[in-house]
Amino acid sequence: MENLSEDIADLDSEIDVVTSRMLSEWDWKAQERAFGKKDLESTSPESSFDSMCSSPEMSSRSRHQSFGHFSYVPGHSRTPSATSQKNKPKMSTKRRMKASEREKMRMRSLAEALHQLRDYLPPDYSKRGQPLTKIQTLKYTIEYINELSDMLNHT
DNA sequence: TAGGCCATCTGGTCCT
DNA sequence: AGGACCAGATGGCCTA
Repeated sequence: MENLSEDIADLDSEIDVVTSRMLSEWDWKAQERAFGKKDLESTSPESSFDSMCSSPEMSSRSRHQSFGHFSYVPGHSRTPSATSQKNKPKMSTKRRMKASEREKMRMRSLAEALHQLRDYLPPDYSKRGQPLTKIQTLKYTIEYINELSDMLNHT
């Protein structure tokens, strides 16, 4: 029981380390471990060709509906009025692709951090032996930390 | 087959 | 100007 506070401190610092590491650097080796070669290929800088295949010009245009001369990206309900959009110059294709790559990396590091966080939860949390979803991971983590805090407070 | 989860793309907004 | 973050949409995969 006395180890509890150490455990919490450990967990805390580990989470810190993990998140800061994931956010500050992009370790391709780790990526290979986490996502496998196929994904890696698709994320290496040169392979931004993959993202090209899945990028605005190549795939997204085919994946998302394309209506004639303009590309309709459904669901941009937040898009302001047509007038205000007219005033705003569109991002260049090159810049858009770069932004997409960054966003992809960002979301992957987030997913990786969640995977690692999942490892700190006791196995009881994953019922039926299925891996926890992202949301479950976050919710159970909160639950777990609360439990640990309660235990600490009652010692 | 429907529904859940996930990865990805994208435009908007805020910040440096 | 460009990067980071956010939220909506879409399509693929998987499971009940």
